[in-house]
Amino acid sequence: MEKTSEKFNIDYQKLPRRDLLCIDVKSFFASVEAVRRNLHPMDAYIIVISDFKRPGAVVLAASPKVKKEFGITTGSRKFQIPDNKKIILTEPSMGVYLKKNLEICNIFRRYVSEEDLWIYSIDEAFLDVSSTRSLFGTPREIAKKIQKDIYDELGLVTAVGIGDNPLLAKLALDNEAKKQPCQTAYWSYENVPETIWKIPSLTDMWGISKGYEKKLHNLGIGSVYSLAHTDPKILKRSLGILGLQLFYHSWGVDYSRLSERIPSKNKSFGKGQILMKDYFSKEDILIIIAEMAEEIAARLRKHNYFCRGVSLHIGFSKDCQESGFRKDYHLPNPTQDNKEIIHYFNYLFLENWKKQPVRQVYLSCTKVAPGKAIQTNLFDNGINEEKEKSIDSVVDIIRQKYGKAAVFKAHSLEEGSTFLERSGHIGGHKGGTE
DNA sequence: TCTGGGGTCCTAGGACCC
DNA sequence: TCTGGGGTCCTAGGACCC
Repeated sequence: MEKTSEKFNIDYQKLPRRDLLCIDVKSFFASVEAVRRNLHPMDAYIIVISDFKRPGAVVLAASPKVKKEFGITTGSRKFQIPDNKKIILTEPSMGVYLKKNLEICNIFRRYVSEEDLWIYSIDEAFLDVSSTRSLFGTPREIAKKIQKDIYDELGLVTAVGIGDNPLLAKLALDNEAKKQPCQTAYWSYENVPETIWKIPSLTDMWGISKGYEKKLHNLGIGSVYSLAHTDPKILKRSLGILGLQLFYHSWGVDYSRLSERIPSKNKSFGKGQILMKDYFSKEDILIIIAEMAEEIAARLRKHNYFCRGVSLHIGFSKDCQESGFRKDYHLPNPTQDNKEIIHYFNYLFLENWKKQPVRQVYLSCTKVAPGKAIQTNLFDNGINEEKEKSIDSVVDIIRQKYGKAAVFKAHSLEEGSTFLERSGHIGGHKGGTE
């Protein structure tokens, strides 16, 4: 087996070698719904759909049986779901899923310390078990124990990818573990030619989707094997450092270490929605923007964060030739204030909107960071500002306690408003009840 | 039958400063 | 009089992930 490429020497002996687990819950949302109904997640026919009312609603999760027998997967549309009595269709209960996620993470914490745990998403996590090996056994044994704990205590089935680094663990999970009866797989540096290089399609590789697949095709690269045997200089020249990274990934190289994770430098809090109909009136759109801006501002205050930028993304109706616009604005001072944040979003909208019909609205508060320094406006006596702040925080407290619909501004009762409909949402999806 | 929602990261190009 | 390189910050656009 070759261990090096001609141009870039890859010496696996010199690379960090750790024991990584990448764990995901099989069809997480659908499985939680199965357990709630006293069904086995692997036997149930459940589809979690974002919204009953919209034909274009997306499938957020589908039980393995539904995937296999009906070909419905995450991302399918509601109108594609066959009319079959076996299938249970449900809207999401994000609150319940978040609670389950917490319980699962607490099981992980029995096996690793906080710095060796990386919660990647609501249903996926990385664990570096290198240092707990002596306590709990080999990575495979630890994987088995965790799978058993989660199944015994929560009734959920998990798949585990094991690897010498996070990338290998993730690739093992996605490309092999999920298909194995035992729901585990181990990918090491040594078996790269039989594992990574045998990945059937470029888009099965983490980090490659339609865009890069096309760019790689243009370079005459059609497989992961071929990617690994391309001169990295060519990749660097045409795809930048991401091209170089793809090359390294195709050899299973990943230097990242969980305990040395660096927090993202450019954190953002955003909110977006696709509207039920096209919006034409300035006033209606401004109401939508104000409602969403307030929700983001409330999140900032809840975490005691301030933002230093705002970004507004408007998507136009499909009847419109233009697709939309995105405009960013760097704020003179960090803020978490409702009025101020709404003001900047309004400004961006009014400056750039030329009466096109609007279908999508996405707002993001960018350059978010914790902060205590409150910049007082020189021309303000400070009293009004304090008053505004106290009203904002009272509203926040009431909403946290009684739900977002408990308090809302009068404009939310106007026809174009979507606030009440979305008030029960958590993480953009329906919150559900227990 | 039309559009989930919430994030992160990279790059090119322009402005500005030294 | 002509020509300059480096650094930083910002926006817009594009790509990816779950």
